[in-house]
Amino acid sequence: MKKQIPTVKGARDFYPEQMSLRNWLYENMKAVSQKYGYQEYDGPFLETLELYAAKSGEELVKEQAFVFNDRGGEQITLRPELTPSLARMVATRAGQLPRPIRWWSFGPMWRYERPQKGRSREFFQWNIDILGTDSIEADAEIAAIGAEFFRAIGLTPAEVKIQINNRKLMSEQIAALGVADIKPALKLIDRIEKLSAEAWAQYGVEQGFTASQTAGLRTLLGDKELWRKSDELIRFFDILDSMGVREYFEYEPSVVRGLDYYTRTVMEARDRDGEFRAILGGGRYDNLVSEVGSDQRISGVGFAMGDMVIGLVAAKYGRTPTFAKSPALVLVTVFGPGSMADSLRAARSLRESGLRTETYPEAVKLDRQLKYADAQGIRLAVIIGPDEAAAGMASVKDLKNRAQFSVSQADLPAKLREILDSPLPS
RNA sequence: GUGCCUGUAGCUCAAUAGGUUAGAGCGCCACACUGUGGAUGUGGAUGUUGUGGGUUCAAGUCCCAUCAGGCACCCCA
Repeated sequence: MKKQIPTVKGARDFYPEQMSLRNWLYENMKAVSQKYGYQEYDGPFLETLELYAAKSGEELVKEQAFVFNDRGGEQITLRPELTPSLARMVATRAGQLPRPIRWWSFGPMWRYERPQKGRSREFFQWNIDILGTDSIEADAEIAAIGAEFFRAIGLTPAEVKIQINNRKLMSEQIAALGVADIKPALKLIDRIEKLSAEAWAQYGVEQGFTASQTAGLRTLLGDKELWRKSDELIRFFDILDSMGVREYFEYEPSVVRGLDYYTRTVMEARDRDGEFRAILGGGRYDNLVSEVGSDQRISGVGFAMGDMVIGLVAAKYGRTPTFAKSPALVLVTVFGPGSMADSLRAARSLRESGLRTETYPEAVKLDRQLKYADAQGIRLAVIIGPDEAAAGMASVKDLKNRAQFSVSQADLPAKLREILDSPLPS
């Protein structure tokens, strides 16, 4: 084999099998989004660095974005996330969009990270957001859509969960401990499950917290009933109940999320076994739209789900669909060089009747052609040899139940459709 | 960006303590069947052992570098 040029690190080839998985995710995302009335949109893949500068968090921009200079010397960024683009798009038309704005998207994002399981440098991400309303019903609707998606692809509450917290609640609680600056506290919270109790307390002290403050934080983070102190969360869980998805959710005080722009509700979905990293992450952002150029204050809430982790989780539980190799339902075989025209004509009439049809491109031995049909999962094979041609007939073989019969070429499309429409005896 | 682990045919893996032309299963192709698929049988192709150096009489096996993947950190979808 000749020397091969490898793919760019962290970029993936999508062979038909992977492509069908990606499309399956896309179709389910689309279906659930539309079920709730969300409109599809997309932003540019290329953005200015400026868009992300003060909004997404230092790390994401400085360390993890693909940034390069274009020929004019402008700093261009391959989008590492979609929310800032969304915020700009909404800000641009702030005056003319009817509210609430319900939008969703599925497209590629890039982050310059070390690839690991469930994490690559080029990945696809579902984003769904509702903007222009502060109501907690909007937060709950977004969360419910996440749960509905899991349900749609067959993931049960025993397999996945969506953890909820509220940054406003946490800020109040943290302030009550006498902590002035919230940001480092959120960072400390984010780390609690990764460090031992001692290491975590030590880390807290290093970050400038007193021993009693870290102890207070630990108590806070162990309090699964903390949500009862937040009117927003009480209502939030009530609404989920009415929406019929409550069993997917639980309150988790240690979930605070990394992005700087989240202000209140935050959410994060995980598999119950804790085997994979977060399936989705999101929350409410009250100030982002005005920060990217709107005079009006437009708040929003949404989440993002990457294609990799959900793919791994779905595969683990056997919920990914079986891969259909060929979209064709019919293969028209070619008996010999002289019968090519007959086969092409038959295929044409089948296609014109709406049946997805392949032809075999060479007049090779029949068994090879049937073997091909079988390997491709094509159910019906049409054979037009000299005998059939002379009588204006065609032989049809149903590879699924080995049945074979003959039919006039004129009736072929109707007959094949009839077979495909009738239920299979199992 | 840091540390650790791994890297052999398309896939999953073998190859005594470094020792003759690197093997198997699955898959692939051909034939058995000159008008008929999934099974079976027979035969066949495929690897510069990730890449580049080095040590050695001899390297898939040891050393170094590099690339890629995985794990932890970081961060996050």
